[in-house]
Amino acid sequence: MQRRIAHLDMDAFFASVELLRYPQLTGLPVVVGGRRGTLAPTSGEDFPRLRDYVGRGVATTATYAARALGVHSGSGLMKAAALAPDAILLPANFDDYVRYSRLFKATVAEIAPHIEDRGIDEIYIDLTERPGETVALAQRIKDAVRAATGLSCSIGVTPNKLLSKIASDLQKPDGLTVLDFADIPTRIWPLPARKINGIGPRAGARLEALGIHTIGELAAAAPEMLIREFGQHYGRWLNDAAHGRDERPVVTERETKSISRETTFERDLDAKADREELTRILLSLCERVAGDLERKGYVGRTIGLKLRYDDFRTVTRDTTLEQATDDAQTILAAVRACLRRVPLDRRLRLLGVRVGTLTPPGEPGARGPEPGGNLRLFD
DNA sequence: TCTGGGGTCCTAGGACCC
DNA sequence: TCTGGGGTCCTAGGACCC
Repeated sequence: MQRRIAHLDMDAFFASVELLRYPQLTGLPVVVGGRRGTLAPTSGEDFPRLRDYVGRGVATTATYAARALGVHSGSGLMKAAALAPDAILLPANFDDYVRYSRLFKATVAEIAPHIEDRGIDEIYIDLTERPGETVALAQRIKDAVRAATGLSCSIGVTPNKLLSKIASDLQKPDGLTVLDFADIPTRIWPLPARKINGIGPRAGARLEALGIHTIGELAAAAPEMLIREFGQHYGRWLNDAAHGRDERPVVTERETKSISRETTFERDLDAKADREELTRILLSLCERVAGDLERKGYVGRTIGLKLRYDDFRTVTRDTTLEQATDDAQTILAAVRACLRRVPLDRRLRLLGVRVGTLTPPGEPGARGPEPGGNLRLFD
């Protein structure tokens, strides 16, 4: 039985939600991002511009007009301002995005409930068991999402997740792309290898260095060579991916593995001179992680510290406790122990606290979620 | 004008046990 | 006493994704 898997991706999600609030910005270059200090517009016409931004923030999302100027999600804002000084900069409103995320997922679930969550703005949908014509069904989903949220999305439908993820990106925004295995040579092989989900900056650069630029060139590469260069596991996967082979199922339920909080400072801090400030930050991170654990009903045994130096090198230390906890002071004590094992001879730009080896809510050792806490995907 | 914050998975070495 | 192999847990780092 041939599978039919859809990948649905909301178009420029955060920016599109902001445009619902400020429809007068439609069509303009708009960037969502920045950090504390990124000001919300004071009125309906006076919007902050990218050129006025100072700080370490990055773009979380950019409208298509902003992307046309070279600003993409992940772009440093100071750098982006050089490309698009007049672009409008809006602060992120995460609560809104979570609301719209729940809304579009619940809307899709009413039509096709076999859904895998892939973050705030993406899902896979298994349509294999769905009677009826695939294109009509996908169009119905797009229409329903627009009716419920006012937002557009792009959908790819193919025999597997790997191909659908690529397909949903082919006709953005507001696209609907249906492919079969027979379309791979014409539609997939001409694309850059980096379009494959799982080939990142690192592997992409190594492939370039080997003279492999497109997915087709990757498909034509000898599997033995890929295994030699990238190892047994990843080499074999590269070969399979380039030929569009992917048997991964759509996973509807998944257990959280870790919960963390981290923060990049406004300016780099010195372990000695800024000791008090660093202590305050560390305590606050522990309290926020503890709050997240409590709200979700988890307790965890592995406590981790993350630290980034001014030269961007990152180190981590962790320690595993006898007894799982969600207590801020217990977490702080463990993080302090980790801190003693790390050299503090450079200025710091980031601290992070992580709790792993979680005991799920409902199991012995874990408390139930707080009343009012949101555990479920759709509620 | 460098590079946010929340995650997952993989690798690899050492400890420890059978 | 020596050798070897397998399994699990712990820790550190890194690639990748949204």
